[in-house]
Parts: sequence; structure tokens; C-alpha cells
Amino acid sequence: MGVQTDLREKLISDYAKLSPQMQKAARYILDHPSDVALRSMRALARAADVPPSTITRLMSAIGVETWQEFRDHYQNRLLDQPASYAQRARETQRTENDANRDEHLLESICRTEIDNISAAFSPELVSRMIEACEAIEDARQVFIVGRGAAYPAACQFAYAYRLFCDNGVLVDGHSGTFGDELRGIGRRDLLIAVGAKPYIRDTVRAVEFARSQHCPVIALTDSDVSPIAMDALCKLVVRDTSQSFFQSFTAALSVMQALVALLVARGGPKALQRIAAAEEQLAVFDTYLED
Amino acid sequence: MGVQTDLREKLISDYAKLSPQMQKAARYILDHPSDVALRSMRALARAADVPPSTITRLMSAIGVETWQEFRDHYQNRLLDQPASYAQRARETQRTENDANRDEHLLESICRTEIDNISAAFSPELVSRMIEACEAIEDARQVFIVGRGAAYPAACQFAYAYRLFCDNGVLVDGHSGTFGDELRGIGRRDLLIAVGAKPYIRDTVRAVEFARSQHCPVIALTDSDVSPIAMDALCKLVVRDTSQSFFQSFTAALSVMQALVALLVARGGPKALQRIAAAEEQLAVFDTYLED
DNA sequence: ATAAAGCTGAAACAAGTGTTTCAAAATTTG
DNA sequence: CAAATTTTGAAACACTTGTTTCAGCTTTAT
Repeated sequence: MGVQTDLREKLISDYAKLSPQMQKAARYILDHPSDVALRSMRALARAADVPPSTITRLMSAIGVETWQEFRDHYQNRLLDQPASYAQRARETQRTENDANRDEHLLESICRTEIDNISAAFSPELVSRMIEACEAIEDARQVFIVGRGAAYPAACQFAYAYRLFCDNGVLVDGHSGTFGDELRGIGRRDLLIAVGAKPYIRDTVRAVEFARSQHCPVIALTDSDVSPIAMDALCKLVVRDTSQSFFQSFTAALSVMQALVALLVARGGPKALQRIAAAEEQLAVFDTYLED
Repeated sequence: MGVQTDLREKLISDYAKLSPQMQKAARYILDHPSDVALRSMRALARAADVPPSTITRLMSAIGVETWQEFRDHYQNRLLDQPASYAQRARETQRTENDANRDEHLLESICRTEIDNISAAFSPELVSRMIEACEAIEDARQVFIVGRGAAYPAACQFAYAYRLFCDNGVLVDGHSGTFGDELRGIGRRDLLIAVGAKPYIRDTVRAVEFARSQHCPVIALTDSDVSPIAMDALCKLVVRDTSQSFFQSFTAALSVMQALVALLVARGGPKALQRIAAAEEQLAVFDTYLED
């Protein structure tokens, strides 16, 4: 059962009880952990100046079934994934009885969602989000497009953005065709396009049109080579890994919300003031339930 | 120019000139860089759903002699950039000047979002989600309501749900008033209501109306005592903690997506069949961009 | 010293690796 | 429409992989 003992610690504590050759191997592993993750067992054995069989013996000595298991552990450490994702996935597949199947699925979804979010706030993405903010702040008008499953994320941003800026336009095709809504788009404007595979034709067309009018594009999508990301000023590539048939737009939504938060933070008191005004207006329309 | 050309950039810039299969491979590599460093070429090919030869061909297409060379490049990248999330968090906390203020904010948003998601998949919520699924499966019609900031989450569910069930209705007020859309709601139906503080009057009214018609309610909201959750058959209470002025709907969206995944999983092959049919229909309408 | 216990490394193994080849299929061209 | 060209994936390849086996080599205890 999954007592997630750290194999490195195990290696250290058992070190004294190992045979000389195994100690040699163990020592090399302790000194060169990344070799375990990246090189083959034989290559490691060569580097440690030890026959391959010694490594195998070392494995069983520290209570590890197979080299694969050991390597997986080190690979996950390198990726900074606290729990062995692959291993857990296998575990989940094993217990396939009907009673716990649903719980397993949800647990696995949870892990995936967290992974997706973590990846979305990687240092690289963070700096790209800051770039995106700068572009948004400089834009005359901000168009937001997202169809199908990506619509909610686009919608979320548009809704929040409009509470403190009045230059946001959600291109949703509700009011006639796309062409109408994008009319007049130009180099001083900005298009935020959201979409993952399968790419919806309308979204790609909107991006292409914007580009043809020299309007810069911020792409929130699933790949660097997504058609939406082509020639984009700023590519916000997020994971949409999911257990189900549908892609997950959780990370996309999260990034959208983060952009809003960032814009407000950078906007200072002026932004907050505008939000207050917007809220007041909504209150006038009796939108909210008073407590 | 530098021998140290970034192979990733090369892959992106040459992407358009590659053959379809190579694009498939290139795309997988771009989306899963750590697979290059950690897994074997054949394993990667399998994951990318491409024959091994395609990878070899891709190598020569981008001017790389051998897979080894390519892999080494990615391994070095992985080692150079140990920017583990936790580590980075500690680093950033040290420097507290204005330049890093944005990074800090995003960092903190990330943590909060992960917390929100984790809480949403707690054992208690998991079992409630399973209850919710059972209710949805038994319902004659499934109405989904969510206004304002909660609209995207409602929308997301409605979109996905409609791909495999035809008894879902998104109550969004687009087609006239709420009253119209909820007409005929009754004890055999189900209302899924989404909303957090500040509660929007329309949503609460919809819940009250449903209740008056003896229609059970599933509430996706921020508190057990939220007006939306009153007398609900099933309360899915998620956190919406956020660094910004706006609540975060990430957890709500995630739960919605999880519900969909669960419904599909429980629906078995029949559900998948329906999805296939829906996809086909979308293809007929030329919705998607072909690859 | 000598038998018992273990440790060690060469060799053998089945399975998996990266690469090349080649004929069929798909696409483009004339 | 057919011919020329490109693209594709299965098969074959030589080699490496992780593991097991086994005979020789310590070491140790009597």
C-alpha cells in the first residue's frame, strides 16, 4: 500500500548495511540523482563503475521491485510532481470495481486540474501574462472571442473586464455575424482569442481577420502551434488535460481571472473606483439580492 | 549563428512546412517537452500516436542528426530550469520590490486557486457530486441557471451536457424572460443553480419558483446558507476565494466539468455514442477547422 | 585450514531501443 | 485522367536495455 517513502532517504539509512559494491552504486546515485532520471541503468552502472547486476541487487536490497519504479520516482522528483502521477494512475486503473469507480475518477480529475493550474502559473506563463496585461492596457478596444467550449472563459473575462473598463467587446455572434462585431478593428486594438482543439472555424477566422487588419492578438490556447496562436503577440498556452472526453477549461478560466486581477491591481485606485460605480449601477437595476 | 539554437523555436518556426504526420509529432513534442527528456523515442511516438519513423523523419526535417542529440537538448533544458514551483515561491518572497509585485500576485492567485480546487474535491463534496449525478440521471428535464459571474460555469455545463443528453436547458434569459424558460418545470425535473455572493436576484427567484413547483434543486454555491442553497436537494458548496475584487469561479467550473465527466463515465458506451453523433453533426455544420 | 556464507561480475536472455528500407497510399502535377 | 511526387507505416536491422543465472571469488568462523 502506498506509503510514499522517499527512496533517497531509504538509500541513506540502509547505506551502512549494504555490501561494498552496492555502497559504491548507492553513493553514485546519491551524488548524481539526475542520472537516475535521465540515463539508462546500464549507463549509470558504467558511470558508477559497477556491473549492471549490482544495481539490480541494490534495488531489491532497498525493497524496490524494479529499476523502472526507482527511475519513475526520480523522474517525478525532477519534474517536481510531488506524487507519482503515472503510478497513481496505474493504481486507479487497478481497482476498477463499480463502487469506488466514481470516487477514483473524481480524485484523478482533481489531480489533473491541479496540475493544469500549476502549469498555467509557471514562471514562463506568469511573465507572458504580465506582457498580456501591458498589451491590454495600451489597446484602444479589446475584443474577446471564444466559441463553443471556450465561450465560458471568454465570457468570464468580458464580464469582469467590463466592470472596470468600457473598451471591452465580447465577440459572441449574438448580434449578427462576426464580421459586424469586428468591424473597424485595427492596429491600435487588441483581440483576445480563446480556443483549444478542436479549433472552431469562427475563432480562427476572427484571428485571421484581426491579423489582416494588423491588430495584435493574445492567444489563450492549448499549443504553441495552435492556429489561434499563429503570429500572436502573446501566446498563453495552458494545459487542458482532462479525464473525460471534453477538454478542461479550468486553467484557461483561471488565467482569465488572473488577468483581470492583475489589471485591477495595476490600475490602482482608479480601477477600484470604476468597479464601485459599476456595482452601484447594478444595484440601481435591482440586480442583487440585499441581505 | 549560435550552435545553441533553441530546438523548440525551430520546431515552431518550421511547423507550417512539415507534413501532417510530422506536425502531429511536433505538436506533441511542443505540448509535452518533458516526455522528450524522460521517455524513449518509441514511447513518445506511441503517446503521440505516430509511427517511430515519423519521429526520425522529423529530426532530419528540422536539421537534427539524431534523436539522441534532440533528447540531450531537452534533458539539459530540464536540468537548467529546476524552477520548481515551491522553490520559486520561496525565492520570490525574498525580493519584495515593486518589479516583482505582479509576480507575487499571480503566485498567490495560483496557490489560492489550487486550494479552492482541492477543497472542491474533498471526500464530502465527492459524495455529493455522485448524489448530484444520480439526480441528474433521473430528471426529466435539467434546467441550468446562472447569471452574472456565474453564467460561464452554468454555460460550460450546459454546453457539454447537451452533447450527450438532449434534456438540458440553459436558462439564460436570452429568449425572453425567466418565466418563459422555466415554464412547465415540475417535480420530475431538476434545476441546477449556480451563484455566489452577491446573489443575483434572478437566480434566487428561479430557485424559489422551482421550489414552489416542487422541482428539486442542485445548488452550486458558496455557502450552506446561501439563498440559492435553501432547501436544495444537493448542496455543492465550493470556495471562491480570490485575491482580487471578484470571486473565483474556477472551482465551480471544475466541479461542473467533473459532473459532466462523471455522467459520461456512468453513462457508458451509450453516452459516448451520443457524443460521437453530436460531433458529427457539428462537423456537418463545418464548425471545426480540419487539420 | 576448511567449510559455510556471502559477494561479485561475465555471460545469456528476452524485450525494447533508434534507425533504415521499401512498397503501398495519398497527394500534387501535367 | 494518368504520371510524378510526396507521404506514410510496417517490417527488418543492429544494438541497447533491465534482469537472471551461475561459476568463481572473497570473507568469516570454526
